[in-house]
Amino acid sequence: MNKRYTIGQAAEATGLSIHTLRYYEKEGILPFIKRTESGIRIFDDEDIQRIEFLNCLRNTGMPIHQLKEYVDLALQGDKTIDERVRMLENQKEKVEHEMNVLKSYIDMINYKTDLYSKLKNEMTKAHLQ
Amino acid sequence: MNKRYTIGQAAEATGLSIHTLRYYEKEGILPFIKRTESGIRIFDDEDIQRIEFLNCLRNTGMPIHQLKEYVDLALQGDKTIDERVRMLENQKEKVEHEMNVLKSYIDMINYKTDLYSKLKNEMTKAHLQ
DNA sequence: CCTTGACCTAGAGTGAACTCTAGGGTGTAT
DNA sequence: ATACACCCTAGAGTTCACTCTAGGTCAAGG
Repeated sequence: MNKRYTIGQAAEATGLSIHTLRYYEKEGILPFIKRTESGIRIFDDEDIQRIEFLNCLRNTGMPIHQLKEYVDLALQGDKTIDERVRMLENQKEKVEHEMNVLKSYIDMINYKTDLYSKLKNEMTKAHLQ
Repeated sequence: MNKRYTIGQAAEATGLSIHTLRYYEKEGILPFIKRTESGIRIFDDEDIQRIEFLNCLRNTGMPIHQLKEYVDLALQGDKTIDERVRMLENQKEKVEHEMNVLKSYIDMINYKTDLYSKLKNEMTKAHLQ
């Protein structure tokens, strides 16, 4: 039961817009999409999964041209697995680094809100005197 | 010893470009910058710190218009502290949420690299047989 | 004085990633 | 057979956040 989807249903399933799916295909990062004889795109469950993974990479900040690089490697078959793994590990490191940076920003924001609440406290005291 | 800085030195100190500093001022998020009589910008240590904090917010994904909103509140004085704290708490939640999402993406990438290494393993076995 | 490097403004240009439009085809239900 | 929702393409438009350019001003050293 490998379901078929139109582009509208694929958009629904992946959370991307129809426009974005067509754009991604045009950019070459969805080379696996089939068509009917009349030219209408057909997606199956595997396609949806692949799009979801690409979207995951995209959401970690990987730019389109690099997604294309990854997909192009995949199209060349198993001999490129090492290189694909390298890309993924590299992206993972970037995300981990980004998370550490975000953590430090949270600390800065906390520091600031602490300052504010102390300031409020002072103001209240001053008011009561 | 509250040092003075030209825009070039301020750029150096904050890691932003001269262009970006001027752009931020034009957008109204650096209303505290003074000028010499002849119109040249002067930054002091406090300015540098404020810019660094704004840049921290910016790097967490807060858009320019919202930074402006925050700065506009600050210009109105202490009576807006609650609202500013609300903005900061809100941004903090967004960052925390983003970190969780990134964490889940790391899990997805790990899952994929595991698949790849299993696949490699199978291939090696097959080759040895 | 004059050169030189850093500063100024207004406004144009850039790059990334969509997002939309116009004009036209498809397919299914009445 | 016609209405209607959904599909297609090519290409234009949008948004965001810078980034740069042209044409000029300023200030310190020689």
